[in-house]
Amino acid sequence: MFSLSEENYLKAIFHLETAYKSGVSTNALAEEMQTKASSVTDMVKRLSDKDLVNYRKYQGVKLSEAGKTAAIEVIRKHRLWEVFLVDKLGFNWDEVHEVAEQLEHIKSEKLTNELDKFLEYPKRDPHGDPIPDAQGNFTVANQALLSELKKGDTGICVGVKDSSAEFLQYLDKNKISLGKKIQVIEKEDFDQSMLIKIDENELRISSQISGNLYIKTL
Amino acid sequence: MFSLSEENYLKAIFHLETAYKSGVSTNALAEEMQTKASSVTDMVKRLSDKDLVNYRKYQGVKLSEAGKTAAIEVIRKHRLWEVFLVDKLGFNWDEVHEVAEQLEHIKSEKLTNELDKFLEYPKRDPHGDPIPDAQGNFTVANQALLSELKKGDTGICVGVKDSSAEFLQYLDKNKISLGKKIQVIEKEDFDQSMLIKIDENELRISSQISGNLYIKTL
DNA sequence: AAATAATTTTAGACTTGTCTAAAAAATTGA
DNA sequence: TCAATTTTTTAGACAAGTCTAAAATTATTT
Repeated sequence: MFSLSEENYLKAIFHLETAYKSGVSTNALAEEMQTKASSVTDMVKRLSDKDLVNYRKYQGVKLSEAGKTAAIEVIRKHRLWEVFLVDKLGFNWDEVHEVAEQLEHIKSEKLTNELDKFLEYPKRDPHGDPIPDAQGNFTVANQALLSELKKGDTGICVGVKDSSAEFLQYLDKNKISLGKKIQVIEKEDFDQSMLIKIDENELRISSQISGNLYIKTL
Repeated sequence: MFSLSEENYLKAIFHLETAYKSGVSTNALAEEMQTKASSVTDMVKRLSDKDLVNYRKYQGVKLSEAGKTAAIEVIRKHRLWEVFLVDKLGFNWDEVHEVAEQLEHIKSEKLTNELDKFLEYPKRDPHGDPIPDAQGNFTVANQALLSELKKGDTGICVGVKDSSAEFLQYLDKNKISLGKKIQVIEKEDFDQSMLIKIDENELRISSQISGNLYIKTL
């Protein structure tokens, strides 16, 4: 089994790998982990000794197959617990992250799988992120960022890219939630801001908003 | 907040205090914590520095009020999670301990209290142990060990003293569970073994069994 | 009340994970 | 291309929590 720190590093590397295809840099990982580059180098060496990552000095780090499996397991647990907190305990979607960060490290295969069953095998967490199944398979829907849509396009809101409490509270305040239908009425060339139609209401949103909302196009 | 190790020590001291009224000895604590006496001395000093325990060299250790509050909070979480695992996820009562040992350290007051509500404020865990409420109050029922009963006495099984998987599996095998009515048919003077009536069946049990079953007398 | 035994504490070392400061390597740019 | 800058690694230190071996204290026994 892996330590809490090891699991957090694996998870962070997994998340960064989409942006750093050729290897996650030490500084990027230090930023993500809120720690110093020297600490990252130390840990990455230990992970490499355990064959959880492939690491070459100065060249960045990539997950091995074993490392990826471990990272996905942590992510699966994190997202299942988020569903539990929202659906069963009445947490708001902007309150679950911290607690799920702790719960994701609980080690019990039976617990994870029984929780999955209890929640009726949810496909996505409260922020719309896909939940890997027990075999580690993601169902990555063909989705786009709202900012990529053109005037006249319509779609269903299926997830958020930024899941900070601040952003989620903005969405709550403006009655934007997963499952809602959104149509692009206008798109401003100058700053990429948009006028969108949601629930028969029109709303003007900045590119920071549209760049953090995932949409399933119709 | 307290570290995982600190919380485990506080919990262990709390449990041992009932047997060691005048102070928990270093060796007893080492045994309970599955560690060495020297490690216990080190930790107890640290807990004393934080005013979680009262400690005098060679004289054993007692919880302070702050320490007791912290210990009870951990026990509350442990027992609530046990109820969750059995009632909601279908765990057997002999499978919950290890997982609850991990879950009891999750830090979120909201989580604990919402879980309590979700479980409809249970009074006892699956082994019959009382669950402290949010204010730390136990409802300690007036209960006796089955071994203390005399021939002819009757009572309801309300808890177990030993909650090892082995003992719980023995009880399962012999159809002894919480809520069952038990009558003492005979008690052997020589070895304190008993013939008991449960569910219209008669069963002979040793003193090791009767000494680990809590009974509410009628 | 000594002497022996048992318990408890101290001293020093080790591991994990972190840090700072300095050195080494890689990248950038005139 | 080679000097300046940025990134990354190394070296050495620290805190938490544990260990072994030895010393100190308390308890027991004769």
